[in-house]
Amino acid sequence: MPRPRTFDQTAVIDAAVGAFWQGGLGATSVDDVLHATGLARSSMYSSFGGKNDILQAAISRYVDRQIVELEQAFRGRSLHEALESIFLEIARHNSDGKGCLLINSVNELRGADVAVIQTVRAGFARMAKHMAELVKQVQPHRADSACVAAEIIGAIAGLRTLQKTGLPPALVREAARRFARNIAES
Amino acid sequence: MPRPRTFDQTAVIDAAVGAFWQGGLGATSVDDVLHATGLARSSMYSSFGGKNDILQAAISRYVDRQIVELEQAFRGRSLHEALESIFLEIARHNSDGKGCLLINSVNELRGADVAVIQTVRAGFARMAKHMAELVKQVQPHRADSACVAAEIIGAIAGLRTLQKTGLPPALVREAARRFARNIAES
DNA sequence: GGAGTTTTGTACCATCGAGTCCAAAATAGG
DNA sequence: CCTATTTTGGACTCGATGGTACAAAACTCC
Repeated sequence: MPRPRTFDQTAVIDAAVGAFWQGGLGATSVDDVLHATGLARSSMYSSFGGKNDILQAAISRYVDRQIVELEQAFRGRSLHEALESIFLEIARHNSDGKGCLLINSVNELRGADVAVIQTVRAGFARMAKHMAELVKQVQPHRADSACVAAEIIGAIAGLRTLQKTGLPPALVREAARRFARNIAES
Repeated sequence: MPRPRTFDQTAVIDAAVGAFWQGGLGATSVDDVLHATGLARSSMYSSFGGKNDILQAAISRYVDRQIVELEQAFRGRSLHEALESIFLEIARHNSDGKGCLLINSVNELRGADVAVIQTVRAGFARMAKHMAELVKQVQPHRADSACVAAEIIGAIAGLRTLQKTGLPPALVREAARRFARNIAES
């Protein structure tokens, strides 16, 4: 008897990812998300809850997608090739300025809702776990894959920040190349 | 004839640095800054201008102080020693969660005032220039000191982000050690 | 001590953001 | 076709925030 929902849940979350990715956690208002998703205020609040809830859904979904991309970057490549591919890809997009939603989020966590903080941290934990597995898979002899994974994530975060500093793109690109070489060779 | 200012300009800016550092660029309200500095609304607006103006003053002042600390960290040390000192110092403070004001700021720049963006970027340019000079001073044979400087700043930014991810502190510390070793040896 | 100028405290305004409420619309089953 | 149930749209509340206005206080110079 109930009137069915007229929108696609995952499509809405994907649109929300776009909105938060573009505008940032704090600066993106519920109205912005509403406009991006196309649904009405009431539908949003009745289907998801408050802003924090859709934010968490968006972050989780982003991490899912990101992990898929991560595994693709490692497929059939050496560690050095994979890292150089990932790092240079980051260094290339220097104009869009969106960066990585997860990294942007962790840098805007101060004073945020506890549940949101936990969602973001859980996202990083998942990323680190998958990264460590991929490292171990590509270089089975390593006993310190977890440390290398942390180092890689740190390098990615560093490059994404470097990207926003306005330093010459050539410098950022060279830093990316060095990070890839240093980590793979260490 | 004019009534003189009863507050110390630089002390006020230092207090503002503390407020923005603690609370973040966007989340810190003018009232927060007022409370931290102790002066009244009118004094703030008549002496500095709007929120963006005091924000810029705070960022510039923070960079000044940070550059002094940077030079201290390099004094009488090898590159590897200096980097390990800086990186491990960052990795140690994992509970305060304040990070670095400049890096926090660059991650909150989306949609910000153009003048603020320029101030932040100018801060990074100054940091990069000083870092390159220090590298060149410690390892005169290097021709690529600017690249190494960018790499170091990237590593610092990465570590500061890593710090906020909730990953195990031991992992962050190990990543710091690796960054120092990799960069110094490359 | 007085006058003129500047600071300072407070009240105020306009705007915007999150979240709520309620009536109208839409749909499945009888 | 009618009813029960749910979604949908929009109006609304309430608080916070950046910024302004203005009168009272404070200080220097004459």
